[in-house]
Amino acid sequence: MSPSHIHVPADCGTVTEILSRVGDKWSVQVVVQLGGGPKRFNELRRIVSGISQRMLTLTLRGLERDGLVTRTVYPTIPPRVDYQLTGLGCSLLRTVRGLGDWAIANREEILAARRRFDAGGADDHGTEPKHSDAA
Amino acid sequence: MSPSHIHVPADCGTVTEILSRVGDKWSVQVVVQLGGGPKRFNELRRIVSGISQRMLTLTLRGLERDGLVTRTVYPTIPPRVDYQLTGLGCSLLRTVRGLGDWAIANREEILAARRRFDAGGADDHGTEPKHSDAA
DNA sequence: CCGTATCCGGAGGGATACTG
DNA sequence: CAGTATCCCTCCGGATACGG
Repeated sequence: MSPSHIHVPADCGTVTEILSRVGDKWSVQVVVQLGGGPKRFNELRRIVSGISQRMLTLTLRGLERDGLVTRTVYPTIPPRVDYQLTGLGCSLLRTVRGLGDWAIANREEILAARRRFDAGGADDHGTEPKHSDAA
Repeated sequence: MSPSHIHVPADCGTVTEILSRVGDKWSVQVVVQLGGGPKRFNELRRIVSGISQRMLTLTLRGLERDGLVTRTVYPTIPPRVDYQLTGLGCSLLRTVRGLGDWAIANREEILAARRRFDAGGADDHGTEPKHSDAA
């Protein structure tokens, strides 16, 4: 047998689906920003900023749908809409922070590995110019 | 539950990039499977299975590049190649498990929220059939 | 058995213009 | 200010075929 009796979830479908919510380009960033307190639409737009209006809307709708954020409309003029993390959203934020911490803690190592690989580390499998030389 | 002094990473670039490694459709599944011990190419292919040969190759290359797995070639006939988690890979696996646990623990709540939303929860913002009378 | 190269459809996501 | 609709283009990722 192998290392341990790790049972390998098997409930992959669900996990994968949740992961794709987290994995998409914007959801996490929005959630993180919302972790700093409720925000208005254009406020988020400015902070996250690489994001387009369209994508912010879609992202927020998705998060709202999954019960991760709430959307509060103040029918004033001009209209004002606040987005805020739910309890569920906060707990996701905490979990995601774990991943973020890992990323920060290991980014140097990863970048180094990447550089190593992009150089010549691939010569195990003939991907590199087989001009071994040195002679 | 106001997070108060959370500093909001700002180093978003790195985090986002790592997240996209984790967020893509196959990386995590492969890492998880590799958590059960070293595996051969076609062995992975069978276990992960929704995956195509192309995607498995690309996924493994990516993981190898980031120093998360090692690739060991036995120049026998027929050729044999083993993939195995590195220390870095193992630590990622642990972190990802956290996310997986979260997903499993909260999937019911998420699915419920989703159903609620898909029903009529969206009437806050006129997305639903606006046949109602004066507001 | 392991991997690469090519073809190709479809989802993701940006830019822009318009509405309430 | 907040949101929707359209266009359009890129890249993901599956199927297939071929090479070591």
